[in-house]
Amino acid sequence: MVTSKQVAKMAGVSRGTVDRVINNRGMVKESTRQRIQEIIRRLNYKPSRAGKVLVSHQKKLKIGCIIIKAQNPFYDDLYRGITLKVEEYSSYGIEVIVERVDFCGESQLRSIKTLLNRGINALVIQPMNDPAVAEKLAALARRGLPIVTTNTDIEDFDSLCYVGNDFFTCGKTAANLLDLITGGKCAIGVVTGFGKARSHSDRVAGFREYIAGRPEMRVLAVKENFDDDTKSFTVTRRLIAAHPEMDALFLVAGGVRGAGKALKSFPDRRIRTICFDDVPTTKELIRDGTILAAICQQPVRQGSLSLEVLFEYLIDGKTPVKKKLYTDIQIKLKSNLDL
Amino acid sequence: MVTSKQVAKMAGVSRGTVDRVINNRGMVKESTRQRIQEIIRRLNYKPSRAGKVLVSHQKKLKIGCIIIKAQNPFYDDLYRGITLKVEEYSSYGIEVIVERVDFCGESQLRSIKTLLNRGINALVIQPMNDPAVAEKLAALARRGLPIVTTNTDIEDFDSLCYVGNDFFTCGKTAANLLDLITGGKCAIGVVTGFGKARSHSDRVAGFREYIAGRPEMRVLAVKENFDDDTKSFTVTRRLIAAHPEMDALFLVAGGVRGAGKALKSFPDRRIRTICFDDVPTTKELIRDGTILAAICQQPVRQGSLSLEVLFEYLIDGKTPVKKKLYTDIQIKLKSNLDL
DNA sequence: CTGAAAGCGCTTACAG
DNA sequence: CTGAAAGCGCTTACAG
Repeated sequence: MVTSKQVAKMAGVSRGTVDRVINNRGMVKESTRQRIQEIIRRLNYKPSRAGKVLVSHQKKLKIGCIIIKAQNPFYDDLYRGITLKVEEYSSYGIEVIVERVDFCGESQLRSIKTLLNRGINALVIQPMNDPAVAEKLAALARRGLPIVTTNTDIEDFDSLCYVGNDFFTCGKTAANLLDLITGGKCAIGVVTGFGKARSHSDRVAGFREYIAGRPEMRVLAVKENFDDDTKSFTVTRRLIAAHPEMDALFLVAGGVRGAGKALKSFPDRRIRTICFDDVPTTKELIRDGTILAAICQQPVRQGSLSLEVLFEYLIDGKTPVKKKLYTDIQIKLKSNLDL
Repeated sequence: MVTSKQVAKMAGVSRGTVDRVINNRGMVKESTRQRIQEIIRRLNYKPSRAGKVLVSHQKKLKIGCIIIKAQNPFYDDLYRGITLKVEEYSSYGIEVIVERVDFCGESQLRSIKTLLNRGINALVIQPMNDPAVAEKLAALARRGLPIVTTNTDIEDFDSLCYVGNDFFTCGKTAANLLDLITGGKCAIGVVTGFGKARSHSDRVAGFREYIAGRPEMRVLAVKENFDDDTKSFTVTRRLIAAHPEMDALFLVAGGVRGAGKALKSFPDRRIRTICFDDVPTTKELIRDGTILAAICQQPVRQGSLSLEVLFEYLIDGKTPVKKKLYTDIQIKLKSNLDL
């Protein structure tokens, strides 16, 4: 392996000077800079990650994470993805501080303040769709804090990148799957979470775009359940009762358990149902055949990947290859549910 | 962060002695060993990865990889997963040497010899199902060389672990998907690669197990195409012609392109087809509707994960949590094909 | 059985 | 504009 020592020796300078050139710190005479550059190129010298990491110990780097804590166990998977990396990074001398917050903008603002007080050098956040939060993040980004949005995006500030699903494509995939299952012919009830939550509405939009090309797939109605199982039960029951011709159900967001209960209360109807995210209660409904498939977004991977991006940035100064790092859209059936 | 220096100071010994205790090198008086252990426990001391990695530079660690090179571009994905890690590991001072070999046991034996001569400290291999290879690997494992089998397994020697799919479950998932697509009613033609290749026969077995519970799903015939597109075309054509009632096709292994061509030569038949692995030619067939879905095994991830396992082992001495690290079974439709 | 020193590859002050 | 030294946390000889 080529080291900076060798480069220095070949160039007849000290390692300090090589370091200045590599990291563009300036303070090097142009001619020696060029000479060193040329040697680096010729030897294909790449600084050792291990050396850098070790030095970074002196900076006591800290990464803050703000993850929603709510009824939905989906968030626990995201959290788990983060904790999976905590130990690894601690062995690299990087502290990861995780704050789990309620589903509200103020909690997030409070957590941001707490983390800043603890001196974080980077932030992972699953941001609420709240102007105050967006504004705060924008201000921090301007101050140079690297921020990764995870699972849900806020577009109006300059984050390092977004790690999560492409919700529009998720919706298309749901429609594609339903197309295959129903032979392209079905009357669909749609139960979404919040009509104005971007992630939910994008899924519905993607779904609609796909079926626009399928004349025999039609949407009977779109109802909101506010991600709540009790409401979901009522809404879904009413939807099924109101449309005797309904033979497919698309569950866009949370409240799957409630919808499942509603489905079971119509044992004589054959309603082919698909939903999102394989939380435990959903898995149960897939196992017992109430739901045929769940479309999943790798929440664990989202958590881990968000930290990986910041690690690269803090240690190597590398910016992610894309502004949107989309995780896979996975289709889970009874047979590939437990892996 | 707690360091070995602090532990040493608290115990009133040198870092050398702490090191001996941590790594169970012996040569420490029992009483001081216990004292140090206790302090480690109390402080929850975990050795820094960065420090270890830096020291490992002195050993000039090398990992050898043997990956099949063949007509099938699937193998290129596996290769890519490995090359993705090559640069990262080189920045940690670990050299990764990749040998791409023909589809035959002798080539593999030759590559093993080459890699041993270069002094590898660990091996990733996509092993041929060949007794001579199995024997050689067993001998190396006994000599203490950590070996990871990837993509295909050989069970009769003690590898560190296997990284790849669970082929039986893959087959079940294929049947599950076909069940959904056909409403549980279909006459299926099966075209496999090699009847005696374990990965292929396991998929067929899993498929059969699933449909055993589905009286209206029946297998008309199982034919081999030897992973060859030309043969695949002929075999599939003959299969379709011979069974006018056949309305579903399960492609178990390679030769998908040939089978696709055969399907297109019967434009009046509606044969719902699923297959494995989203190689470029298969993607084309999914886009044009000839094939409805591909079941995929994350080949890129298999390559990367194999190296990760060995990295952990070489640096931290950690053995993988399981003997079989199964990658996800992903179902790809037209809509989630490109991500 | 134990310790002191050197070194892995890098960056960070500091001195000039 | 440049260099020499110290240090990040660990392990490896070597000396005793």
